[in-house]
Order: sequence, then C-alpha cells, then structure tokens
Amino acid sequence: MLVWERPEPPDRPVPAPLSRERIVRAAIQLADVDGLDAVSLRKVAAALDVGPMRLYGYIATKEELLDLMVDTVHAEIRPTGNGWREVLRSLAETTRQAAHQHEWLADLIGGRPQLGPNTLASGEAVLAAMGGADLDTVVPAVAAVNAYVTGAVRREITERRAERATGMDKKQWQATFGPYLQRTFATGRFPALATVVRDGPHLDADQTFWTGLDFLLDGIEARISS
Amino acid sequence: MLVWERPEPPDRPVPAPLSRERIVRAAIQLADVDGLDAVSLRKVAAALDVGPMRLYGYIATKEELLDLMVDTVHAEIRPTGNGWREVLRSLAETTRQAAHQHEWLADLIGGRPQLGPNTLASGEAVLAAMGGADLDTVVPAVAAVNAYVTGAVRREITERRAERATGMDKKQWQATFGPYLQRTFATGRFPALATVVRDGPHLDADQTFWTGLDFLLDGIEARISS
DNA sequence: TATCAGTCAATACACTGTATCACGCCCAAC
DNA sequence: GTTGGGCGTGATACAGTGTATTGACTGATA
Repeated sequence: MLVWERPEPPDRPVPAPLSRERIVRAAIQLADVDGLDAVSLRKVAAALDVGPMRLYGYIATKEELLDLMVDTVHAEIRPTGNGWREVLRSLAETTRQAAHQHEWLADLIGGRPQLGPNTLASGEAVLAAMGGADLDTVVPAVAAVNAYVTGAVRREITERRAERATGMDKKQWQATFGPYLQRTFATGRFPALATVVRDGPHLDADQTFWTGLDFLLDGIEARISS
Repeated sequence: MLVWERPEPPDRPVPAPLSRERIVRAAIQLADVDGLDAVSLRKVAAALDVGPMRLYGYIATKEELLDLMVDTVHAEIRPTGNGWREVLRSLAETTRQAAHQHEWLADLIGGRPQLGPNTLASGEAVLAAMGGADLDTVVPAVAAVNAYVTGAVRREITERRAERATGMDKKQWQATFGPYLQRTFATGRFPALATVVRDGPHLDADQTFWTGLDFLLDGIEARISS
C-alpha cells in the first residue's frame, strides 16, 4: 500500500518523563490540598497525565508512595541550634511546622519505619548537634522528644480539623459540641472533668505544645547534667 | 387460592438481634485478629450474619464505627494510684497495655476527637486522682503525658510490626535491614548516626518507654512541687 | 530483515463505603 | 376485618480503590 493512502501513525503522545520525585511531588500536592484520602494512584497518575499502572515502574505499592512522601517532607526538618536543648526544641518546632504545612503528615507520622535518606539526615543533624553528651541519655532523650512530638502534632491537627469541620472558628465548635458536653456533664458522672472545663486553664495550641515540651526537656536536663 | 396450594412463606430467618455493642465487638475481634484493614462493613456484617446495610441503622458511617471501637477499648484504661505521679504512670501503662492487646489502637489513637463515655471516664479517673494540685499545671501535664504515650505507643507497635513482617525475631530484622543500613552508613553521610548504632545503648521497648516517661514526669514534678 | 526484550496502556478483578429502591411486615384507621 | 401506610430489611447499584494480567507496540539485536 502506498504511503499516500496509508494513514499516519496515530499521534501517540510522547510519554511524559517520569520520576519518583515528580510522582511524590504530585502526591504531596494532592494531599496538601484535599487531604490524604485524595491520594489515589489513579489521581496521582492523572495529575501527571499518565496511566495508573505506569507508577508501578517507580513504586511497588501505594505504601511505598506514602513512605516517600513522609521522607520528602523530612527534608524540611533540619534542627539546628547551640546545645542539646536548643537542638531538641528545634527538632520539635520544625516537625510541627512541617505538620502545619502538610496536615496529612499527622496521619502518617510514627506509623511506619522511616529509613529514607531525608529522615536519616534529620536524625543525623540532631545527633551531630547534641554535642558529646552521654549516649545513654541522649538516645532515649531523642526518642522521647520524637514520641512527644508525634503525639502532640497528632492531637493538634486532629483538633484543628474538628474545628474546621464544624464551621471554621472556635465559637462554632463550642456551639456544636457544647450542648452534648453540657448534657453529659449535667449527669454528674464526670465531676472532675466538669470542674476542669469550667475553671481550668484554656490553653491555645502553641502554649500546650511548648509547655509540654518544656516539661520533657526539663526532665532530660536533670539527667544530662547530673 | 386455597391455603393448601399456596406455598408457605419463605423461611425467612429471624432477624438477628443487633446492637451497637455487638457490632463493635465483632469489629474489634476482626481488627485484633487481622488488623484494621480487615474491618470492612461487609465483613463485620457477615460476622454477625446480617446484611451490610443493616449496620447503618446503628452507625451513620464507618468512621463512627472506628470511634466506637476506640471508645470501647478505653474501658480498659482506668488509671489508679496514690499521688499524681502514680496516676500518670498508670495512665501510660494501661494505655500501652491496651495497645498491646489491640494493636490497631496504635493506628487510631490521637487521630480523632474522643468524646465517648469511656474515654471521658478515663479522663475523669485521671483528674479525680490527681489530688488538689494546681490546675494550671495539671492540665498541660495530662496533655503532655497523653501526647507522649500516643507517640511512644505508635512507634512501639510500628517497630513490632516491622519485625514481625520480616520473619518474627530481631535477628531476622537485622538481617533484612542491616545490609541496607550498612551500605548507607558506609557512605559516610551519617557519621553521628553510625556511631550511635555501633556504640550507643540498645534499649528494649520497655526501657525506652519508661525512661522517656520518667523524663517527662520528672519535668512535671519540678513544676508541681515548686 | 526477523526476532526478541522490554515498556506502557488498557482491561480486568475483587473489594470498598454508601445511596437507592423495592419488598414484606406490622400497626392504625376505617 | 379489611385496607392503607410507614418502616425496617435485604438486594441491587454505583463510583471508586489497589493491583494482576494481557496485549500491543517500540527500539535494539542477531
């Protein structure tokens, strides 16, 4: 058949250049905007103009993609400071900031073993800056701070979401859950809780986070210096 | 048509009596045995010999079922003791034990606002046993312990799963990840980490959990007594 | 030029949470 | 006693998920 009557080959699009980095960036953006549930392999692939199965050349499973996402944001967690106390505070602060920028981090943090390069680099930065302090104290101290930050960040983001879900500000939140709590407190089954809610301090997120961390650092300090 | 020729009504099974409690118990058992991913409304319903849609008479959404599960295990978290320190230790210990019995708790803890009766009762038990200590310190102290326990439990369960996934015991784990870590440490990019892994203390899960908690409690004690 | 390896898209499958719908029962009103 | 209507129940339906498989097409090699 002559060239002239033979149709041109279908204009197959040049395959989009792909990489783990591009995939993870797309996934992170999806998660930042619409939450972790919005991260499906199909949506990530669509964001990259690519068939879903294409991703499996770069990752073996969706869990691996999540691991890569977590490791990627760990690039933003680079504690610095003079002295172990400043360093640990910085670790806590940068982790918290990362969770503020990427709320989905609260869903994943502490939930998978993290051995990626950025996560290791964070750990390296911490340990390197801790000075020559006694390893027998330093290791559990870092572990404790990490545990505290994990839990604190989770609670904080959870609370923030609850507020947002009920309509944006704290007043609305109280208007939604207030009546329920009022009724349950009225049963008299939780007298101590009721007093705390009525008379106790109402700390904001910042205060709660930092005073809790200071408790922990004070306790560590007592062991390190002794 | 005469009765005799009319067929008997189909032997429709007497509808299984249902309740939130039965539903939640079934869901918890599924999660205990096969993990949280095994909890689907269809499987829960099947375990109760019931159509999936039937559950929606008792819960509005799957998230609510998860909330009920979490609140139910909080029934096992009833801290006791003399003095605030014992109480907070007991809070940490019972929470940790609950997570050991129900590993899926590590996936959910801290991830949703908890206002169920059992959770409130746990909080009540803590506050009631804290004595008359200054609320301005007690409230953040309880919050800090909760945050620490959340993070610590998550890490511990995560580690346990990783070990189990690679074949049951610690030696196997090292055999699996060891080579990778060896190679990455050999690059020289993480000298401080490498020294810690080589020369640092190798604490078991119990030690890590308790020494971290003691840091925190020491720090709290300094504020409470002053 | 013919074969082969390898890459990529499409299809397929089992499964999810939940909306909708239609049937059959019980109860209330006539 | 009959009839109608709500309602709880089960079946069906739908859109979406992660991933296995297949089948077409490419460029490289013999």
